[in-house]
Amino acid sequence: MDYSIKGNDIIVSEPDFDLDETLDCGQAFRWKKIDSDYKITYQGRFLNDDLTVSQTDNGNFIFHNTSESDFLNKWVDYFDFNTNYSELKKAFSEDETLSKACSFAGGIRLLRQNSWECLISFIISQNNNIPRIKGIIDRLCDNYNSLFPEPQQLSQETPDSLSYLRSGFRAKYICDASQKVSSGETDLAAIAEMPIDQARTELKKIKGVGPKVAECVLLFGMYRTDAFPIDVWIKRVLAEYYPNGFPDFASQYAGIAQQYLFHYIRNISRSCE
DNA sequence: CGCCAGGACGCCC
DNA sequence: GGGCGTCATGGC
Repeated sequence: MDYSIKGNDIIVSEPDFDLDETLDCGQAFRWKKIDSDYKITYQGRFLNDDLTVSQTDNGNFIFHNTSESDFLNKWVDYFDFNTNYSELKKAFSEDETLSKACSFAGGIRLLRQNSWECLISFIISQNNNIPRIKGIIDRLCDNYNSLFPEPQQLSQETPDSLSYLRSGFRAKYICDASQKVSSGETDLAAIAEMPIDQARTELKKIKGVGPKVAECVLLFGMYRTDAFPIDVWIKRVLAEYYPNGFPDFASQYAGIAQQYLFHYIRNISRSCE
């Protein structure tokens, strides 16, 4: 990853990065694609840090109105720029299906998101579709001046007071998660450091957090790349391409492989409709 | 109208 | 420990 400063913007050159694939692939829900003079532009927040980022025709990225220190201290980490995805994909290409998935959507990166935001977001995601997940999270943040509410703030809500979210049966789960996190009964920072099976057990003590949501929180909110969320799409991938199990060589970065496979199978299915 | 969505819970056996 | 109905809501 190379970068340069141009006025108030940071210009970034990074080949293994595509904004659509990374910000609109179902790992994060608060990025909005907006029309602009650039090829692709997204606006969004990482918790409460604003960013407008564009991808131009020549493949470069523009981090708009971003200081060098914010870029280095926040966004380099968030977009995982210190990880070499070329090497990862090279290793993945040993496997035929994974190789296809990487060449199909090789610009996906695993975002290093906030664990609290991920916990609430993926509780909302259960038995739900991406447009509606985004809508619920939008309504939630709109209620807090466009910021993602802190555990302390959300813990004061009840399923009734959250009815404006129209999140259905998930509201009571949001409340339980908020109360456990704000009281310290659930310590997300500690869970992030635990052996993965212990971390899973700890997360699943929250009502509405089962195997899939726990795995998503570990992968997307705690950068546990060995976490492997299995949803309806990945079930199809496993049944169709890996009847004898997922290849061992990729297990340490199975979660990142999962991202390529998820994007691949969803778009293959879509094009067959 | 019915079906499905990046599932989990409660109850059954 | 596995199987199954149920849970809100909205897009299609």
